[in-house]
Amino acid sequence: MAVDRDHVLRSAAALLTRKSTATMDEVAKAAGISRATLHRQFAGRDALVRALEALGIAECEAALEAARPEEGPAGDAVRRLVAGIEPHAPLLAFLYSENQLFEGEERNEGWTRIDDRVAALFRRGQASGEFRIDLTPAWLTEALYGLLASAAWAVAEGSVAPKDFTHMVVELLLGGARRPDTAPQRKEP
Amino acid sequence: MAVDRDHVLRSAAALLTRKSTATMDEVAKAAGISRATLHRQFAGRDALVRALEALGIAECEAALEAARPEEGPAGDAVRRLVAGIEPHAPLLAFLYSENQLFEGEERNEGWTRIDDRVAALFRRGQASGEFRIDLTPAWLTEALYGLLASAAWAVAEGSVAPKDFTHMVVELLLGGARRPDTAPQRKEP
DNA sequence: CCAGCATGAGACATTCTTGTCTCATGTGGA
DNA sequence: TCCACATGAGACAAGAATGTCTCATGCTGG
Repeated sequence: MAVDRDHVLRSAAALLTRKSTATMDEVAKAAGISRATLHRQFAGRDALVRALEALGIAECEAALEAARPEEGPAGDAVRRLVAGIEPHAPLLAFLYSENQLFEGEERNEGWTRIDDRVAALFRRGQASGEFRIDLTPAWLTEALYGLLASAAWAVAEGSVAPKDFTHMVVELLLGGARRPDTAPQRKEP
Repeated sequence: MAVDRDHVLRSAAALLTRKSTATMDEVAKAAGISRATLHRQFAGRDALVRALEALGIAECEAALEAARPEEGPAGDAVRRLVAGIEPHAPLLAFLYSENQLFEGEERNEGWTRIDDRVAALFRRGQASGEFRIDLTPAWLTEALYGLLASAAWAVAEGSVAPKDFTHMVVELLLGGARRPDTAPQRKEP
């Protein structure tokens, strides 16, 4: 009977998100299998991380697909995208920090595809006049990833309630901390 | 002649920011000293990271002090704070990702002090009506760290120009991506 | 000038992780 | 029932990083 590869990947993601230096043995135990079996499935730690990366890319692309980024107001599309990514945010947070280790090596082209589509969404919002143009699409894309990772970590820490995840990320990303349309209450002397 | 401890720390910070898994030998070479001397200064890798953490805390507190967070509009104080932290953002980014390794262990209380002061700044902005109140101070604080780390990484990658660092972080954090389509907001010259 | 001291270089043991192998087991399908 | 195959358990060696030690060297202050 073949090992449930998907279950192994998700266990590994959950563990590595909490402890990025976990041993292959710890990963195996977390998945409820032996180190030997884990090694039969994934040739090594590197292969495991690559598989997790592929999983993260697939989930991001699925969320991107489901969010219909070309449809309706860009702001609404961003909200749909964040809401769709939310369940996978912990894995994304792990991959985001792990990305720094890919310094010299080639970056998986899947990320480039995702980057391009997300940046295109922000660019569309700028073209339609919905988003400001002094923040570059590349930066908005990067900031989205950073906020997703921060929020995932904050939820894991308990400083943000899980149900507030999407609201916190979307509202900060789109609206910012400054109070919007209310009358300016400046108390100038 | 005693080794320039500050120089060693800064070299280590620069290297570890790029390659967080760098060996003690690599750290020593980057600082231009031998592994033996490095080990005489810092009892081990752990001690080195702790020293870097202390350095980051000191720099954050200095920036916090210089930003005068109790003075003037909260938005301006946030801008001063980000501008002051900018030079240390790479080190902060490294410590931010390294923080995840402190899972079980006690967290340096310096971070708590900084968190409290930053959160107090956001809370002050909320109390004065300058900031919206549906985003909690804890989340705004966390998001600030995340954006600083993202921006530092984006600058290192080359996708954001160094001179845009403060503007990108502050404008996204305070104003968000959405275009302020209401009244034209006043900007002091 | 000379003694002391910090440094650089390197050897060494230890520990940890990994990759590989073997073997017993037990379970499902022919 | 019986066989094939996947699994679990564990042994084993290789490699890497670390911590510790020794020794020679070169500089500096007395």
